[in-house]
Amino acid sequence: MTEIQPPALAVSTVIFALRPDLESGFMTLWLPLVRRTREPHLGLWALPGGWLPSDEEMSAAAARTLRETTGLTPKYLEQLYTFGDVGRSPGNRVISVVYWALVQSGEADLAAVDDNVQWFPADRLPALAFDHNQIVDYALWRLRTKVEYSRIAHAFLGETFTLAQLRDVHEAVLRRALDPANFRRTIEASGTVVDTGLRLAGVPHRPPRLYRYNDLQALAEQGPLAPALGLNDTPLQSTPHPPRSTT
Amino acid sequence: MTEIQPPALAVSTVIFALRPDLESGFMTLWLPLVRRTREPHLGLWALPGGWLPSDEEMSAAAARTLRETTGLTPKYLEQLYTFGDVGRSPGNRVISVVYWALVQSGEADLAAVDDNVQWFPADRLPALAFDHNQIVDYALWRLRTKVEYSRIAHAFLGETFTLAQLRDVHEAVLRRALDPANFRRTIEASGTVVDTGLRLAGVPHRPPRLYRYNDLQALAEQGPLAPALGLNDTPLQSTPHPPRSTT
DNA sequence: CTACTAAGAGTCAGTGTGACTCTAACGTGA
DNA sequence: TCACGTTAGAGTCACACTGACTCTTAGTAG
Repeated sequence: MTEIQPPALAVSTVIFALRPDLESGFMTLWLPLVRRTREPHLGLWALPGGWLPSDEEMSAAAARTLRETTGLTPKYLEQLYTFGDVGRSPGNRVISVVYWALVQSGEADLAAVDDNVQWFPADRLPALAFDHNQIVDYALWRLRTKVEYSRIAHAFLGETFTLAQLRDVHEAVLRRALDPANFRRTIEASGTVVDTGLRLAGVPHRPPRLYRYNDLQALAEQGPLAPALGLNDTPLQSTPHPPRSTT
Repeated sequence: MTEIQPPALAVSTVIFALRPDLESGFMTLWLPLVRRTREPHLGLWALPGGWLPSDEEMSAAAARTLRETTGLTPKYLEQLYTFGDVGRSPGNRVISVVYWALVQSGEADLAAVDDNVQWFPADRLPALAFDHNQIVDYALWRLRTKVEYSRIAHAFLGETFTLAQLRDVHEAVLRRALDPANFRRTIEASGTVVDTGLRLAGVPHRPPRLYRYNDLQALAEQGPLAPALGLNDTPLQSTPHPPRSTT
């Protein structure tokens, strides 16, 4: 007899990083996947995640499972969507609250890679477990649309960066070349970026300025209940869009 | 001893309708709330919703609980966000997958209203149960931003409508007057609306044209996994953004 | 010191939008 | 029946934004 069980709650994360693509020579989007070590879908690649403990915040669970399996710490983490179709997982009903994360390119190389954790180019994925292919497609769509109206590209970069680096990020995400002069004009007008006064030396051309991200401007773009400045209670940059419930 | 229980899964919905506001004389956003008939927060107003049955799709559960409590059938239903902070509900952990819905103005008047179900103006709400005030704020923000880039305003209207009616909807949602000529130009250029050839007769002025909504155009605005045309498996207009998992 | 390359400023034309004007077409009331 | 009031709907103008492009600046590499 099949006992009626309540739906189980899982948290998964789509993690994006920029890495050089050997085939195209350009930077492209990659994401780390973990191999399933149990049924269902044993052996298939899947998004990192796990069951939600009763006493852990969902975003914290996303950050933790992501760190445990890949060793990464995201610079950006936001809830994507909750997937819970009845037939999406064999056996008991599973509801997955899915987050998406951006990690710095430099750190991506430090990520643990073994037989069970591996990076894949975002647009050349194998068949994944469950409905994870659709989840990744949706996350990709969100990233690409959001990078145009919001300013999240800096999450792929370090503390300071040149406009050329920032443009490279946009080009990689949007998969098209951007005019350097126009890109500069748009970014400077948006006020999301601040000149540090420093310049990047040692390059075989005119040395570019180094910019820093402007936190204040960024928060104005978010929803009404974006986390207040300096009150982040999570170690990471905290989720932006989502409201936060007061206890 | 408190036994460790897994988090419980609830589905709630923020329902919006346009109704005339006696105070301002204009149309404004209203939403139906239900009075809690049990602890916690007994007696407080709350969003309609309920526990998620194991064998029911989340969007179907949202539509059902909404119908059972208010008698309404939404023209638009989309997942909003999943709220699951540890302290948001006294007692056991509760994860709420929240949807938001738009209902036609005409139908809103038919909604069941009794001692335990009542309409409230969206920006003059009482203190609600749990974190439902924040949830409504977030839903309002989503509605107001989405009405500008997507074309969902028609969900408040009937099958055919005049541009003045559509403009009234936008004005009520955005809370500011819009230039009739410019509004016409923008809407016509967007292609989201089709001239039926009919005109609204009996008005004491020049009779306005009646328009119909253009489904094809609308779907292009949605995400990559928007439901295919004519394949809606739900009685309602189906959720747009969210992907759908194949079994 | 010259060539090369990328940084960064500036120009120009096409497009979208807010503010505004003007004409068309109905019902209403004298 | 005919001027009048009112809204529908077309059209105009100025300004802001953006893509394509040019030009100057400032470094390294030979």
